[in-house]
Amino acid sequence: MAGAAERGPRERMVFSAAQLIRREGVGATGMREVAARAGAPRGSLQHYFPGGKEQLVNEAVGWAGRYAGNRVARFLAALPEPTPSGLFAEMVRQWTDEYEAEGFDGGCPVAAATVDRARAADSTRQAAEDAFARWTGAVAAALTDMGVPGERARPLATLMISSLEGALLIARAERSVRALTTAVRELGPLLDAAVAPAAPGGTAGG
Amino acid sequence: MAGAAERGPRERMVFSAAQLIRREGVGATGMREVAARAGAPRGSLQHYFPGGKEQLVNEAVGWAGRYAGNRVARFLAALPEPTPSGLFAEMVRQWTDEYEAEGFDGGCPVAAATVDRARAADSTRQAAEDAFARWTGAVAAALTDMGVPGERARPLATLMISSLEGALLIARAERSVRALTTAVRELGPLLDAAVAPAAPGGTAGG
DNA sequence: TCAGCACTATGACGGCTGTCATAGTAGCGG
DNA sequence: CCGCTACTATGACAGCCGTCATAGTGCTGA
Repeated sequence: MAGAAERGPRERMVFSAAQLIRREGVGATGMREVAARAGAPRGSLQHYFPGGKEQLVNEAVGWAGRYAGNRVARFLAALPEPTPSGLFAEMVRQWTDEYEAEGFDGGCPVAAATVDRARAADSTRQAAEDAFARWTGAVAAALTDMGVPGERARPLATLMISSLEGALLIARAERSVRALTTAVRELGPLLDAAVAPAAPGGTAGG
Repeated sequence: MAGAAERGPRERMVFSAAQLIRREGVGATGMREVAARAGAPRGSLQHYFPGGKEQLVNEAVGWAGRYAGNRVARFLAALPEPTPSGLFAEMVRQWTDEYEAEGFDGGCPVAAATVDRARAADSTRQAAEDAFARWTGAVAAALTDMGVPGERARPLATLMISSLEGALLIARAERSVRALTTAVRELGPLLDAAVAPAAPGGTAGG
């Protein structure tokens, strides 16, 4: 997750909150440190986020959801010939690149918020739901553009994101990208098989 | 995750720690509450867990890994005719049953420990790695017993667990079992296709 | 009876948390 | 100069945290 040249201090705080959350979890992320890392004064916290930590966390999660959704479109544009497996490989590669370059410290902030706050703060749970929905929607739209039938697009997008999120957990625990590359390799053919209605042979039913 | 009649107070504390962690996350789980929910005296904490919270969390994660591994064998025995998709469906059903009966408060304690402590406490990260390894090993062994070629068993087991873990996150965020049932439906055929070396036709390339 | 051990009981400590209260500064229109 | 608004700056607060120190209980064995 890049983004060094954020606009105002408010945006920088949301961004640094997301960064901290995905590394340390929500509970271990302190407001004071969020402000410090953003180069923002501590007093601005209560000014920009009168709803307190809950609001800050929710906005960080929303930011992550928007970021993930936007990345999908960019991946699509970068692919020479767009295929579902190619898109998935790009989504995963973003993570393997980070892990190999910077180590396995970071995870997905939406996952962290879900694990830490889904039960305690319903507004945060809702923010996570929205983030997943936006992300899934972007992936499903991309699949549809590639020729995946409309009814299959959303389930497959959900499967892609599920597998990615789970593989991220395992990768962090193992300090290895194995689970991530495994997901790409095993899921790729399944994804591409959903494209063609005019393929030679084709899968029965439907 | 059942287990009401635990033996001693020590085991009860480990169990209640796992329960609390999977609901609230590691950070929001307090030692005092762990003891209280276990019906154990607070003073026993420093007696049984001189390594402090870190040790308690690690043992809770280890317990969860053993539990998940053991469940696999029991699922296998319960299936009339064992198939990979049947095993996966059973693994997922354990969660959908819980969610429909008790709500979406709980997640996987190994996932929670990874998100909250993978960076801060390496011994906990290691415990999570071991838990995933044990779980994956059990699933891979089951797949092998079903006729899945040895080289494919572990990748597929990893994919199953990745998808399950990710779908759990989405399910909690959405308060819906949709992502879980989607994973079963979409992944099932892929898993079963890995069984037969003597299937009619078969997939090319290999 | 006394030691020795496993376990329990309780109070205190320092540290960090999120939040609030209060005051201060900068820029702007008039 | 004023007032007004946006933002900053600190200090204090109560609360919870994990941990430690210390003492107490009850059983075992000699």
